[in-house]
Amino acid sequence: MTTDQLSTTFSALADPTRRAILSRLVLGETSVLELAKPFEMSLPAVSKHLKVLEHAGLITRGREAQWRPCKLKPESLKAVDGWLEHYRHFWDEPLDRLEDYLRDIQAKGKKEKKNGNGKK
Amino acid sequence: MTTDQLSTTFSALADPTRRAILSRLVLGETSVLELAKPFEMSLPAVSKHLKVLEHAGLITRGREAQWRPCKLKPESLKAVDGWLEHYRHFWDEPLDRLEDYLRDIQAKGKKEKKNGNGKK
DNA sequence: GCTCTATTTAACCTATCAGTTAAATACAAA
DNA sequence: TTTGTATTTAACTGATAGGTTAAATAGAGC
Repeated sequence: MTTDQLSTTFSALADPTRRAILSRLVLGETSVLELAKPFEMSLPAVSKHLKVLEHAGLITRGREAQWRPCKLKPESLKAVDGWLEHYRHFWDEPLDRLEDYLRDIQAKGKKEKKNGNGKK
Repeated sequence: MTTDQLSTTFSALADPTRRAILSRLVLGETSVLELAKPFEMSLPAVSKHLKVLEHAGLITRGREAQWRPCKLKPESLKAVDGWLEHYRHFWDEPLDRLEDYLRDIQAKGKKEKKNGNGKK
């Protein structure tokens, strides 16, 4: 049942409350109480969301007296960005270049089997 | 309970089977049976995954005799890319420029309240 | 009309998720 | 040591997700 990192990240991002928390954290580190303010839900609910975000590597938590300030941690988002890379061609580039790209990855597939010369 | 589009998309992407299906579709349109081959799960399970992807706007489905070929649809992924945009600063740019950015969005927040001059 | 292939629907099961309230913990301050 | 503030843990609940098998649907080709 070891879920992969990317799944954990996407799953954490799938909740609007959690995304709202992240967007608040863009402005900087802050406390749980502060983060909870905009929401109608109970504090334990927010606390759980933070645990999910932390587990997904999207935030880190400090410790200052009785506060546990939360801070954005970009690594996981960067991984999402990296994953997206494989798909950007579909909206970024004109169609002919997309075709080039497809030819490219097919060629690569064949090369892998041969385990041939490695340019770069 | 109207879940927002972005949540639906992230939630669809949170499953490794579904991401694998998407990555297969980069190579082009194909049938359900073909898509199901690499997986150990039953056909109905794959069919459900496809429904989730379709509902999230990540694929579209055609109709050719008894086949319902699936095809990548980039719009939703593009939306994810757009969402990520707000966070790219955190890994893209040197720290001093990040500070500029933060100063920027805070300034914008104040302007919004004033409803001031609209450059652009 | 049968029969084969492709795909979906139905009914079900189990685990996990997002929320709740009440109680526990951690530290500060008086 | 009591009190107050910040946060988490525990125990519970209802809804949804992801899988299963068996049956239904859709169209092609005889």
